[in-house]
Amino acid sequence: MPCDAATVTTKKATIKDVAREAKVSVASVSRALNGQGGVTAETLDRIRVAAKRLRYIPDNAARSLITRRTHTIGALLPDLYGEFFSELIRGIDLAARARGLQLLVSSSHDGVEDAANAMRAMQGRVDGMLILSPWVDADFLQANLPEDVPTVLMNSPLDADGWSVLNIDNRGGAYAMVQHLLTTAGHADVALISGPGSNYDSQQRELGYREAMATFASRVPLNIVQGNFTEQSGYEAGRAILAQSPRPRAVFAANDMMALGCLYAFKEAGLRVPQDIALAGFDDIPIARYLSPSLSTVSVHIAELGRSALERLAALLDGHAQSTTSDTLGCAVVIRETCGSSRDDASPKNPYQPKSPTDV
Amino acid sequence: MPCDAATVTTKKATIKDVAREAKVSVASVSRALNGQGGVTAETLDRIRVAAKRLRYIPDNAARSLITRRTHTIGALLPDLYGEFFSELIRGIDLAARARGLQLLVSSSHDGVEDAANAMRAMQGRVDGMLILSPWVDADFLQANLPEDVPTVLMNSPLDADGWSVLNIDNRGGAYAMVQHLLTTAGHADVALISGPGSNYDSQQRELGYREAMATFASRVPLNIVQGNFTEQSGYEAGRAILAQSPRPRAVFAANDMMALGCLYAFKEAGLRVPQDIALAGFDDIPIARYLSPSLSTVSVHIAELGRSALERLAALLDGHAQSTTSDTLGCAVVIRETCGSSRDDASPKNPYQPKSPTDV
DNA sequence: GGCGCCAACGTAAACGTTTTCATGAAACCT
DNA sequence: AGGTTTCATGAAAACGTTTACGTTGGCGCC
Repeated sequence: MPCDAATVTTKKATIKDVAREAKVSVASVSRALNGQGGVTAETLDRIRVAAKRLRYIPDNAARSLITRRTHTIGALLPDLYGEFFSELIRGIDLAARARGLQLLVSSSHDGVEDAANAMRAMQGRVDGMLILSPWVDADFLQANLPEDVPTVLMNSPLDADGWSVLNIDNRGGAYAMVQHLLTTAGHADVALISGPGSNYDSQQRELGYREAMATFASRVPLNIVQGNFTEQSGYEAGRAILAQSPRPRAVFAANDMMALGCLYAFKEAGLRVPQDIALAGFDDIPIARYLSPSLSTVSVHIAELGRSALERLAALLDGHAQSTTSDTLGCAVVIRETCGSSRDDASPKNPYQPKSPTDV
Repeated sequence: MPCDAATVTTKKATIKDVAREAKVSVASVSRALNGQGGVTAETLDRIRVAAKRLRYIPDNAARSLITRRTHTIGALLPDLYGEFFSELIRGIDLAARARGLQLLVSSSHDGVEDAANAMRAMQGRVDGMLILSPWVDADFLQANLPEDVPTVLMNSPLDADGWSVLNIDNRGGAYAMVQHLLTTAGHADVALISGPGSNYDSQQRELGYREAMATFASRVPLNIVQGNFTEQSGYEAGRAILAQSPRPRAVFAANDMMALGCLYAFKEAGLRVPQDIALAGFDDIPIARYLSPSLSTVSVHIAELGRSALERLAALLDGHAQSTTSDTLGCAVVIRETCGSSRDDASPKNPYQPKSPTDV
């Protein structure tokens, strides 16, 4: 019995090879390697060394054919950019690894048809799905979601139509920021630069603005300038606001990119921020803290969204949870310089809290 | 024969069900649905409607058990942050979709053991692998890479040890930038803020600096301050450089985050950039263009790296390519304000080129 | 009209696991 | 001692495909 590496056949070793090598049946090998007991310590040992010698690795296809489990979850994401995407994946991936699950990613498709195809392609490859997509609605899911694949939706308008959904508290975040501008920072009125009307996040943020205005500045008329989440549209909205008279005391942009454009418009006009006009955004993109003045904004814990979505899905897979609950993840108001709060510049600017421990 | 949706059984339909429904054998169903011919047009039709009626979707596990193909490729990535990660995945994903391949992602593991586990977990689940990881070296691959899984390495020091590798031209990019600082911008000497010595990118960038200095400023002594890619270390390096006398005319930071910290140090000291001292970075992170003054840097096309890595892998899978070639992707020098080129401020600042068409 | 050929189709064997069930031996209890 | 329980083990049936190989039948050709 030579024990050289040379004796290892070139073909992939199967469970039968291990069984022959260890002089037991395939059943025993399966039991031993899966640690289900029912096998003597010494035979277990013999099987272990045989498996190691042959470099045996179970075939996942065969295994999941009979088990009906793939230990893989699919993530269906839209065409996302930058920080948001990577943080989301990071949150999901970390949680998945902790549970021994693999992650099948399908991102960067735009269009309903594209999303539907991606979904079908995952059939039978995954035990469950995580979906974040602007194109999924009830009908879409009904039509394309395979019968019995547990699914949790992220940031979806579908509240409790029998789906498990996990939302970001866009409304609450916007509300809190506008409240801060009106009360703590003491600005008399706040204008909104809104996002595209078709966007769910945009709608919710506008709702938060309206509610906060109704509560804390009920006599002040609403002042909404339409944008579309791009920096360019923020710039234009900023100029439109400058043309207003009287000019609002503060501006809440529905996302940071628009706030950025707006800030340029203000600077260009020679206004001081926040002394002449205050500004706040939403998202807390990495750039926000590096602007001068640094941008007050609303921070959402994206990795946390991914993590808890996966936890929820895992719970569904284990049957520990009902598939119909709906939760919301909180946001945090981040006060920096542009919003002109009373505590402005109380502490010296400290830019040294790098977001990225590693690089490249 | 009722044709209602109600007749669709609750269990998942198999090929046998379709066969029974269409009154043919399973073999014919397989042939028909895979479009291999050997079936009449009318039977093909009958099978098609039967399959649609039963919502039949082939079981991937069973299919790949016999086919030995998963149509999935695995991506093994380190604990990456932000733009780099998302762009890389985007490039890979787009190319994969175009080829009908699925993407199994395993990111955010740090440590050799972790990476090895991730690799083993992909056994039999993927047809090939894309690997970008600081912890893989020849030994690691030898020990953990399954026998016959085609693999392409990204950004790896392993040049042509029989592996297919795709590199970023860190050296060339650094060389070009330092050359620009020395010649076009006309600075007499350039100091380097280097990255961690253990990092491959860091080493290559330093090499580029050394070569450019040797070529264009051979009489000037090298001036290298050690950093570790963090903003904090850049800040400290900046202060160290300020303490030098004579002070260098220009500084090349081995990545943008360090350039950022360095810029703060200069501003803090009351220096004007680039008039008093010039600065350049590497990576072209999104923040770079928004700084004031905006940061000159070296841009690498990350999505392109991902895309061509996958193309290469796909070629390997189809047997169209040899598995041992080694390629390098170019970088682009991006001239902005901080490097004090002669064309400085020639054109008005135009910040409206948003990177992200969509948001959230 | 018999012969062979080809296209359409069916039968059955793989693929590599897990799992149920049967079998025998050993240990335990009265 | 005899019966009963436990326990390690093996044989074999699944799981849902693809595919090599037969088996038809029809058709053209001599």
